[in-house]
Amino acid sequence: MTRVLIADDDDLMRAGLVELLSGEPEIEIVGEASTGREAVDRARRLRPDVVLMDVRMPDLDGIGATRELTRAAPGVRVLILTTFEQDDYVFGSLRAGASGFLLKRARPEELIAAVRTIARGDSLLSPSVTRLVIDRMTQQPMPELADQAKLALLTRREREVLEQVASGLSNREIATKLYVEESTIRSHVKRILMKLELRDRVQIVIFAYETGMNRSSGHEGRENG
Amino acid sequence: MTRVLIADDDDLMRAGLVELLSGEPEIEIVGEASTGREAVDRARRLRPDVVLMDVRMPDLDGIGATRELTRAAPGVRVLILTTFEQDDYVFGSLRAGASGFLLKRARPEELIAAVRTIARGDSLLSPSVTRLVIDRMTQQPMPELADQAKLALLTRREREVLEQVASGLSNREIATKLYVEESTIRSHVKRILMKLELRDRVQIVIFAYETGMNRSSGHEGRENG
DNA sequence: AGGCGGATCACCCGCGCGGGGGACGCTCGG
DNA sequence: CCGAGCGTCCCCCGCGCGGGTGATCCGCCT
Repeated sequence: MTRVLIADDDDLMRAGLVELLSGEPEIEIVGEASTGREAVDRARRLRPDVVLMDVRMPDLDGIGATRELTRAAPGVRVLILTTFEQDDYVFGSLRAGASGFLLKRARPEELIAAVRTIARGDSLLSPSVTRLVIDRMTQQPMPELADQAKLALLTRREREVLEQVASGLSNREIATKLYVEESTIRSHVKRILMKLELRDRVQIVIFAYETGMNRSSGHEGRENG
Repeated sequence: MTRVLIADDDDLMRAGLVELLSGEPEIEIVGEASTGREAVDRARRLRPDVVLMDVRMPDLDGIGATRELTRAAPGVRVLILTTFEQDDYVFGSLRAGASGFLLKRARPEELIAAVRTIARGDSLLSPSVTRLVIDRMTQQPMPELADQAKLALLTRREREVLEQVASGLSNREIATKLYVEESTIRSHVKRILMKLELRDRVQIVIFAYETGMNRSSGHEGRENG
């Protein structure tokens, strides 16, 4: 049995949602709220599985309510249900702890499926919203274009050495790891510094992180004594 | 009319998908591929609206194929269709330019709806995958807890010096910047190395990035003659 | 009063590192 | 065939860095 709380300041909308969901056998409407403050209070007492939350509400908006709710009553999952796919709403909601973001223009069966999905512990976004989220996530700070270009100047071997330097290894350690002499690594490092116009291996590490080639790759390299 | 290309190395799976989708009136299967390389080539020539792409394929995997495809044939949208919700797959796919990520355990009508969604220009993720993406986006990679703890061992001044080291400056440069003697900075650096159990300033830089304190802050420090 | 941690400075020592060369063999493409 | 680029290796030199140790001053807590 999935226990649902409905929070929307529009009486008609609320009635519609109740109508729609109470038709489902394993869904039970345990309460309603017409402001964000009410939603928080009732959710805290009623402990529903899912809260259907409108964004625009008097007193406290849906995002603020979601923020308070996820802190005060963990385990209660929030599905934001709104008319607009404003960026601020979407990311604000998700950051506030919402499990889903659905547009009101969704078809009835989609809404019902959404409630089930949320109750199950999964997350859900309207397709057009999914697009926003993916874009946002994908386009994290692009490495300096100039840096990318410089990277292309390096040979394959030099890039390999660069990675090792960036992981914190000394020339000797890199030599051992790559089965060559230390003097060879020194040569490579020199050429890397030349080509990238850097001063020392410290700046190589920074370069590696800024260009993204060192971001949560299989790091390690620290933590060996 | 939505033109679809199917790329999967499993003949049975491919046949099943063709069977399923060709039943839809506004969907047309324009081609098939059994390797990533094939998928890229055919997509380039056939210019389908949507490519159903398996992740595990010989020759070139689905992610690599997606990467090439989105560069070579923009406008062609890729829906990754796979059995596993491996993190690497999901984020790799999306970063490679995929518009959607659906698990093969999805129901037939979900798959059909997915193709329509992608063709429309929206994006789509399986619910369990949506959860991963939202989590990732909301709380960017948490720094190692142990590292956070160690950071607390440092005094205010030491943290200040740590930042400067992490920005690539030499001891002398930091001394100048902070209006103290180089020997003072050396002392601070020594204590930092001790407390954080690191070997040299290179590892300090790595530490700074891994704990997040150096992430696209007002860095600089490289790029001075 | 004493003690303690933080911040500042000092010295010595040894080593790793980066700058400056040069050398050899290999594999390309012209 | 020969040069260019690459990868491998060698030398010397000077300096920055990190380890070890100790000193001074200040503020804060007891």
